[in-house]
Amino acid sequence: MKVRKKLSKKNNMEMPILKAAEELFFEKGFSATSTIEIASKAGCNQALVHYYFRTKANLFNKILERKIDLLVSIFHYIDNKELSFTENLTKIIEMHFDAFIKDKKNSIFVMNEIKNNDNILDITREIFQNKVSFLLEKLDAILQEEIKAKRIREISALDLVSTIVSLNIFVFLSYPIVGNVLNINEKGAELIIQQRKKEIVNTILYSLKP
Amino acid sequence: MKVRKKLSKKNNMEMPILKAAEELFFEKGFSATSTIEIASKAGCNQALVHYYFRTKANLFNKILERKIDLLVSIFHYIDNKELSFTENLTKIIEMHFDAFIKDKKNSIFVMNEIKNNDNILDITREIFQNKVSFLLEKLDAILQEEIKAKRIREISALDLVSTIVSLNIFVFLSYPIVGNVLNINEKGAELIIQQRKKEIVNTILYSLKP
DNA sequence: GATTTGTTTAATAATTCTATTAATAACATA
DNA sequence: TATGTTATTAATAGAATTATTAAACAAATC
Repeated sequence: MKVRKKLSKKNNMEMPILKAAEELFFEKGFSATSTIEIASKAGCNQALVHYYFRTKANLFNKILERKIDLLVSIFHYIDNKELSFTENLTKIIEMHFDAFIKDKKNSIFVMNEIKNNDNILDITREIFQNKVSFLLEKLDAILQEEIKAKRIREISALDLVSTIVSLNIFVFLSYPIVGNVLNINEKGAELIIQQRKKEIVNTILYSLKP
Repeated sequence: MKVRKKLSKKNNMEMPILKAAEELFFEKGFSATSTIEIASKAGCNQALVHYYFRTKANLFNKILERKIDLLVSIFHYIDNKELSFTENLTKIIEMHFDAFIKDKKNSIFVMNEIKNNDNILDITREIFQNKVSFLLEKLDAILQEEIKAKRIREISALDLVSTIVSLNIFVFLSYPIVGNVLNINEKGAELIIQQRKKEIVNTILYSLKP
């Protein structure tokens, strides 16, 4: 006989579905993931996915929104007054890098479906207008100070953020390839990733020297 | 009555199908693209796609192989003896950047389906073993010379290549977002891209200073 | 304990997708 | 021009996918 999980307003299948969907979307992308797979991974009936999120696209958007939000929020550590600019920057680069480690595939996920889903551009536009523009202004002010004091070369906040995101995201974009090509084990991969993290910090700090 | 295109061994639908598939895969990824769409874009019957390539995955692999090959080949300009290392490096960065401009979406395409398609890892492994390892050795030798002469800081070929690819690829990964968010026209986008190209060259050259 | 509300499942309609097959049209060549 | 080969299409089988509905079930509330 079937064992049915306890259910209540707070202990239902909504979160398991969200989590299963997140993992599957990360691994395979939006189109390649079916709602029946999501349900099966979450441990529920396929109809339930639609009960909670109505459509697959809806579910995807919910997940995407939270992910982008998380990545953006990291950059706000830039104005910790207790540390120097270089120290803050180093921390942000490393935190951002580590966020990608945490779920190695979300970089693919985020970039993957940009062209696919009409709603994504709306979501990102909203997030950028609400949060990124504010962040860039803050960072620009800090950079201007540093530039004036001749501690770094002339550079815009957008360029600096682009560089950080570029370097970090690519590590995990290329992760499946690199791991496969170099034919290394878990430990070896971990080592390479940590070395790359150091090199990315180096690259960025060096590139800012006046 | 229907006009039927001329057909011969050299003038058949194979290339149009390949081209249509390439564009659609770039735009929407593997799973989201159907063979009927490919056929419709190429201007032929859907069965013909299968006639030439048997399966959709086959078709995808053909395209992917050629793309990766193209991107890898650019790096071989590194040992042009008529120019300095810095000049060669600048050229490579710019050529690599421009290759992404040429079809703005292939970055998404290449990264997109890595986890999806079992054959991709085999393809990439082959390319890397055949071509990339050779290239990295060549570059490493050149870098060692430069390091010894104290013209650049200590850095590995893999790190340098990773940095170049990271910075360039991300411009086009984020292209749809940035274009949308900043709400700019074609000309404005072109300007931003060219500025970013300069900044990427700057970033890399600065980051190599001893 | 009866009733209402919220959660889950089974069944299935409707659509779409890949791949196959059989038939036809165009071309090459003997 | 007859004949074989290559290219192309129409039709469709078979599988998978999204979404909907009706009913069963559990928990909360009265």
